[in-house]
Amino acid sequence: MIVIDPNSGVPVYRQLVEQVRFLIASGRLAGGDELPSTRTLSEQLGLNPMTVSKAYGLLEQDGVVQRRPGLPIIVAATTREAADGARLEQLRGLLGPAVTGTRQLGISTTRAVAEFRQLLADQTAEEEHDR
Amino acid sequence: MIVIDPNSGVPVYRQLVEQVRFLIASGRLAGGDELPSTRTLSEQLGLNPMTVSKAYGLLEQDGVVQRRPGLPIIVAATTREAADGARLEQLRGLLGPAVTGTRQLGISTTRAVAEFRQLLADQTAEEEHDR
DNA sequence: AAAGGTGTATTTGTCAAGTAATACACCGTA
DNA sequence: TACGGTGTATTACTTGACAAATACACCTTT
Repeated sequence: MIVIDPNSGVPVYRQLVEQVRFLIASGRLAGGDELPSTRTLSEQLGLNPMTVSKAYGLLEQDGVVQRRPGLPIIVAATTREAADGARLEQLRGLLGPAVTGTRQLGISTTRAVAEFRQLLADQTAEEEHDR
Repeated sequence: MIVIDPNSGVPVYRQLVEQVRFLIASGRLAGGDELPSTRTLSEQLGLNPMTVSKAYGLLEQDGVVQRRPGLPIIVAATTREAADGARLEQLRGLLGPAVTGTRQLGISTTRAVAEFRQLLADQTAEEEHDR
């Protein structure tokens, strides 16, 4: 379910964060579901439990996950409306550089939008391919 | 013309590469123009000449710049098509984070694209307003 | 040839990121 | 309370990236 590439240059704990985030966003993990225990997952991937714990910690900071002392970590229950606003805000933040860049590079809105759509499509295709 | 933030987390030499590349892509530096000398620029920014040289080296590997022993470095001559390609490449780089973010946040392609278009429109409006 | 400019190969030092080891605290259930 | 499960605070180690120091080679002009 989770796959790590230790030679990708991307730190392991970051890969974990990304993948869990994606599992949640795509609905494969729902609110209330337990994440794999740090020991289970670390053993399965040949890592140290602390590495997994670090990743889980970051996920908690983002509020996508909930920690309870002594108990498994669960996916945070997400009230749709509240979360939607925050997510759009995050997306706007990520789009900021692209927006100013588009202008400074003298690229037309149509062209830029087309490019964005294309990139999104490409990535979706990759994900399909993984299954 | 070039601004460095030593506390941004992004290594200085990388900031240099990005900014020069952008200056070229946006046409503020044209083919044949000389880059600021390593000593001049490094002094101006409070860096070591080698740091600047490292950045220039990467730019040469990408073919956007030309080195000649003992002489200033110049911007490589480029065809219109190549320049267009480079600009799109820049844009793709800026869009990268937004693309992965869209997926991890579970936002639909349509929604993300709409948001992007909106932001672009907003900015255009601001520019009008500035005049 | 000398001077003052260009860039850089090589070496060195520093420092933070990433990961792992260790040991501990909490929880639920028998 | 004892056990086997959960997560983690703290510490330590390793490694690579980054940046600077040093010294050198090349070019043009005088």
